[in-house]
Amino acid sequence: MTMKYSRQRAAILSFLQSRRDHPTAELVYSSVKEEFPNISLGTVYRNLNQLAEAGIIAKHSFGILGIDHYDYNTSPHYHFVCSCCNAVIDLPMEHSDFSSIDSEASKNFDGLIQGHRLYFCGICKKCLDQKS
Amino acid sequence: MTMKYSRQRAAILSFLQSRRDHPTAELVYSSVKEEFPNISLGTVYRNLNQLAEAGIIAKHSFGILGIDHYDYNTSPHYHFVCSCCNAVIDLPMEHSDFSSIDSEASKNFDGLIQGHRLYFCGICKKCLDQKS
DNA sequence: GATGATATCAGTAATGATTACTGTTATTAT
DNA sequence: ATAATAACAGTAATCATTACTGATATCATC
Repeated sequence: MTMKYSRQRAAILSFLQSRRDHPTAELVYSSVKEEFPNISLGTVYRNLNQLAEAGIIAKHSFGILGIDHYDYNTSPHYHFVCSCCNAVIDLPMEHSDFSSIDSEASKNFDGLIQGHRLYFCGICKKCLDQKS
Repeated sequence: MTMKYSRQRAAILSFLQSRRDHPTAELVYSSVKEEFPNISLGTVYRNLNQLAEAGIIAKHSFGILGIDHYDYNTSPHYHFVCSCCNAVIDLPMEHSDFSSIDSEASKNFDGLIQGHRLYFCGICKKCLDQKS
């Protein structure tokens, strides 16, 4: 199915592009709602999934959070999830550092390992500062 | 709150103990139902969470699967998720192989990294064999 | 520019996993 | 035996997400 332009989708993408955090559908919704007061939450979900399917954005599902997060940055990179405020933060890191993980895991496994999901947990700087 | 014995919880734990895969609450339910025909799904969830909270079992939430899986084996180990049949399989591996991951990630991050979640994706042996 | 095909929309209902509530039953300490 | 209360079965509610429906917007063709 060819993708037809829509102002709503453009606004959703533009919002995502403007953020360096990883908004949830709900957050995208409440922001785009300012420009399109009667946009539907379903429209947001549909477009986010469509954009993710097309490889324009990335959809991240972290097990510890029950909610999906969306990312304009599709280049492979790792994330950190704060167990205090639930923020999802980019973790700058040489990707090659972990490139050996898959082959390492393959050693003791007789299926086909195609990749891995990895993210880090802890307390972000913001929350650390607030505690002191 | 002190834990009071219950036959239902014992059956749930015993079932989990007998399995080397990582059953979902639904699977635990349908199995324990044979011994307790009118056990409630809510009872299964409540007990699984209770046991996990007490550290007797482990609860795993994989992002790509929307469903929680429960594991009698609480010792730290990694998992493989088959993208074909969704099976969750143990991945035997020297844990120490990846012990450096957290400190590696800390190098470029100014929050406190307490741990990580890592699992592997691909196609299990069973599904590979069926394809040929 | 008008026309027609259809992707997209807003609104709403449905889904699926999980949790919370309620009055009854089972366990356990005294 | 009794009394306190954890746990139960059953059911309703929650939460994120997806599916459905008739109306609207986009876009290629005339």
